[in-house]
Formats: sequence, C-alpha cells, structure tokens
Amino acid sequence: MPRPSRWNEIIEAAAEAFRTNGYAATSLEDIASAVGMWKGSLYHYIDSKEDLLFAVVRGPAEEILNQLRELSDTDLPPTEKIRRATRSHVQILNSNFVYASVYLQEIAGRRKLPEWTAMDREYLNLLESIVREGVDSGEFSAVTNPRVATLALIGSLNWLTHWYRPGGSLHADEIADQFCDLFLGGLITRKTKAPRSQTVTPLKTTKPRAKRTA
Amino acid sequence: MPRPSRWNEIIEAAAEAFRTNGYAATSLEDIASAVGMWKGSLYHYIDSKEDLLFAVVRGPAEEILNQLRELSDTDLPPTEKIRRATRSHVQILNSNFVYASVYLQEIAGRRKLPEWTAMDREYLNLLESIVREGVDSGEFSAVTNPRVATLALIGSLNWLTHWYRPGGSLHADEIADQFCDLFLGGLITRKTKAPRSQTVTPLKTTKPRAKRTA
DNA sequence: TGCGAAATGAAACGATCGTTTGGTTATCCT
DNA sequence: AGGATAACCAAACGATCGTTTCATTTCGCA
Repeated sequence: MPRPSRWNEIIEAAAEAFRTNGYAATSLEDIASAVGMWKGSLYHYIDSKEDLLFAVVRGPAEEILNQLRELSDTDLPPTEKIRRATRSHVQILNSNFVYASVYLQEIAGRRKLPEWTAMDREYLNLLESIVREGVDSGEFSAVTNPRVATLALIGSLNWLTHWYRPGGSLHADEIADQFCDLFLGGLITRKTKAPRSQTVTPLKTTKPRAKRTA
Repeated sequence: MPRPSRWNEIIEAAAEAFRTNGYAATSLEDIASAVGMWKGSLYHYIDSKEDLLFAVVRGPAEEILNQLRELSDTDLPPTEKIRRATRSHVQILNSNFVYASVYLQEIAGRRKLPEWTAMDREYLNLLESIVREGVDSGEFSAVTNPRVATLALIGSLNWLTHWYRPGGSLHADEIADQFCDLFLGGLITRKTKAPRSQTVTPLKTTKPRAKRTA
C-alpha cells in the first residue's frame, strides 16, 4: 500500500490544527501526534514552527493571486470580469478551504511580513482596477467609491470562511453567482435586469497542494 | 491628578495587545508591563487570563446586538432598516475599534462557547429577517437568497477591521452609506435610482466602556 | 490618627513549549 | 549485499507562560 508523502500529512494536520485552534495555540505535539510521530521528529521536515504556517498558506495565496492576474490581462467586459474573479475566489476558498482559512486568520491582519502584504495589496489593486474600468466605461455607477466597493466585495468573499463549509448544501458556484447578482444588481427590485452570466469558459483549473523534499 | 480607574487601563492594554499579537501570543507580562505593574498583580483584578478576553469583548458585542434588536422592533421600511443597521454596525466598530477587532479575531470563528455563538446567530437572524421583509413586500428582488445576502453584508462590515482605522480619511458614516448604496442599488448603472437616505434620527447612542470592581 | 482593606511588589512553582541532540531503524540505490 | 541517507525514536534543555503565595505599600474612612 503506497502511503502518500508524509510531508502532505504533516501539512494537512498542521492546517487543520491551525484553523481550529489558531497558530499560537497549536503545539508541535498536537501536529506530531496527529500524524503519529514524536514532535522532535518534525524537525526532519522543518526548521521552525513558522515553516509549517508558511507551507500551509503559500499554495492558495499564490494561486488566487495568479488567477486574478490572468483575468486582468483579458479584455472581457468589467461585469464579466467581476463575475469570474468572484467565482475564482470562491472556488479556491472551496477547494483549499482549510489552507485559505489559516491564511485569512493568521496572515491577513496580524503578521505584517512584507511578502504577504504585497500580495494582499496587489490583489486588492487588481480588483479595484476592474471596478474602475466599469466606472470609466459607464457600465458601473460612479456613486460608490471604487476602493470601498472592492473592499466590500473582498470582505464578503473572505467572510465565507466563517460560515461556508465545503460539501454543504450550497455549491461554491451558486454562492459566487449570488454574490455577483448582489454586488452588480443590488437588493432593490429594478425593471432593467442585471446581466446574468451564461455558460462559463474556465480560464484554468489548478490542483490542491504543494510539494517539498526536506 | 485623578488617575482613571486602573481596571480600564488594564483592559485597554489587553485589548491593544490582543489585537496586534492575538490572544494566545500575548503574555500577561506584556499587559502588566504596559500598565506598569508585575504580572502577578494582575490577579488582583482577574481570576484567569481568559477573563481579560471576555471583559474586552463583552461591551461592544452586547451593544451591537441590542441596537439591532431595537431597530428590528420598529416598522420602518426595510430599505431604511438596512441603512440604519449598517450605520449602527459601522459606528460601533468605529468607536470600539480595538475591542470589536478582538471579538472578530478571537471569538467569532474560533471559540465555540455557546454564549457567543448564540449572539452571533441572533444578530444574523435579525438582519436576515429585515432582508426577508423587503423581499416579501416586493421592495427587494427575490433573486438573491436572503441568508446569503445577509452574510455578504455582514462579511463586508466585519472585514472593516482589516482596513478601516478610526480617524482615517474616510468617516464611518460615509463608509456605511457607501456600503448601503452598493448593497441596495448594486454596481451596475440604472435609470431608477435607489432611494438615498435623508437626515438621520438616531435611535440611541451608547458610550465606550464597561466597569468592574474587583 | 490609626486601622482594615485594597493595591501592588517580588519571588517562586509547575507545566508546557519550541528546539536540540544523539542514537536507532527503515529505505533506496548500485 | 551493503553502504548511504532518509525517517523516526526518545530524551532532555532552556525558556516562557499562567498562576500562586506572601510580604509590603497605599489609601479610604471612622
């Protein structure tokens, strides 16, 4: 029976523990016992506890940013860009749920390491640029500050880690579309319909996890 | 010179430390040295470290819920209820910024203590009821799942702790109105205007902090 | 003024944590 | 087969943490 790479087991155990108890409240013994080894043996794979945190978090953080970069390079109409960016964000949150939750709880906000804040800022700026495109083309209303609108959307998306669970009754794509309908069309009833998206041509699909050889 | 209550100093120092470093990563010595005393002396005011966390967090948590309870009892139109609830949420986040940030980072999500989850659920349900009122009256479109729309709004509001800072260039009320315009009217340009709010008759105003006598 | 309680100082304790060390077993390659 | 290296065991260390204990100072008030 070919056992999967031990490194993946360690990262998954670390991610699960970090998400439920938080990084600081998780001991290396928690992680070690979850994978069935002594805490000292973890140091055959890592140099410090923080290595585990960064390894957990790096994959989805880079993936979500890269997908938005690719999308920004297209010349789809802003409405469609917003819809695809939202779908991409939700899908990565869905398929990397534990890892992404750890990122949002432990990296975004607290630790001010320049590497991560630069990624956060670039993501925000790319999304805001899409909103600005829509305002400039007249497609979006100009009453709302583009940066505030962007931060509102990001907040809604990232708050998913507080209530969404993969495999629940609501599919990831449904939630993404609901968010889009809300942000694009608003709550209030209108006669002129907000354009709903048709069949989706996915930009790319990427796969769960990272690698490592000690 | 009449020194303010020592208990307030302790809570404020604890809140500031919890917010920047997180609860688990904050030591009692951090807090003690911030107020100029020995960590053991803190136990004249508390029974355990967790007491500090709950004391920091209880005030705004109860206040934000109570304000939404009062608002729900009125019979304002749903649009105006949403606007006032949003303003109230942002204002409490603004005037109790550090305390509320600690709540969102340390209580909501992690700790599953029934007391707090009950408050979270009630807040969510009250806000969702307002959205449902709007859908039932035809004021709001029925295309968006009310619960999803409510969670989207709450997510935008609570994400404020990640980027808003009291005293910054954007006033709290401006942000609240921007959020409302966005959630009610949507991004997409429309001919029929979303109703903007007039002068506000405040429901109540409450004051910063709690008390305690050891 | 003096007394009792509140407030703080100062030190210590036991537990736990991240990390190190040195040895033992398993696995892979030629 | 055998040697190198990866993988893991087992124990220990030093630091730090939350908490306790007891002594000392400060303060309100009769």
